[in-house]
Amino acid sequence: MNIGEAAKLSGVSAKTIRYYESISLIPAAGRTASGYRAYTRNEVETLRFIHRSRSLGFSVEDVSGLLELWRDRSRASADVKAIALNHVNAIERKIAELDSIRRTLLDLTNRCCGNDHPDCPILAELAAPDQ
Amino acid sequence: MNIGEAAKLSGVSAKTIRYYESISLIPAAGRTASGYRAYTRNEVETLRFIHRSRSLGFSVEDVSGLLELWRDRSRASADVKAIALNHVNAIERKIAELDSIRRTLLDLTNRCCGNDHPDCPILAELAAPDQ
DNA sequence: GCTTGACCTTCCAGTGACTGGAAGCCTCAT
DNA sequence: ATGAGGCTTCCAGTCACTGGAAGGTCAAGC
Repeated sequence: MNIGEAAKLSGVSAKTIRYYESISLIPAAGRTASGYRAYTRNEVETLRFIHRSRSLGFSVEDVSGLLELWRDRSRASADVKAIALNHVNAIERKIAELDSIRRTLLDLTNRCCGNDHPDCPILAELAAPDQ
Repeated sequence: MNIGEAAKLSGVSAKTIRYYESISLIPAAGRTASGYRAYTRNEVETLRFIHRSRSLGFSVEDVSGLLELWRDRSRASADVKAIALNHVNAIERKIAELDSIRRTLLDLTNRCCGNDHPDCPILAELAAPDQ
């Protein structure tokens, strides 16, 4: 099938499929006589695997590792779990950081009356020298 | 003062200060006879304002707007509050997204025994066609 | 047989917000 | 005078795409 159908079936855009090929995340696809890329159902499955992995926030490098393990029938599930737990860890750190920012901002916005007067604790705090 | 000291006092690296100048987030600094950038305490305060805003996750574009309001003595605090609340909103959406991913991943990792056997529900789920 | 429109190709550039590094000038203390 | 460290500009790289230009291909309809 052509790249457009592979894109539709896998959820990865044609543009992005070509990009994945260019960075060797996937091997170069076969070509028709006229030079169009041709995809098999198998390759579409790989693309879908990539799509799901990316949508769970794995980096392309992580995905590369996951793909390798996926294809390796003699893998140890511990290796997969390690990648996933590492990622969970990074996500939890990110959430904590965002939540801290959120609390700070909510505190500031609550103290700002938000009318047509210029007095604003938000700007005051942003301008404050480190105390 | 030179850019190095301005960097130290503001928390913004010299490299980044030059970058901010190049994108016109800040006006071009004055120069000494030999071509070094020269900063006043006022400019360092602006840099600190920027640094604090960025560390609260505001985009450079947001910061540009905040700087304008900061300098505008006749601003309405409502305008500042709007930018901040918008940002809180974006953060909350991001947190929700990350938390959903986190829950999915934890579910998967809990189901993966993580030993030297190849069976792995994580890979199985990533490979699963949409059900 | 020709046109039209949808598809495909490659290649280059841009995104955001920096960061690294090379090559070369300036300043100051010894 | 020399050496260390700071400053300058400019180019390239990061991450994961995305947009767009210029041109080739394919299938359907007239």
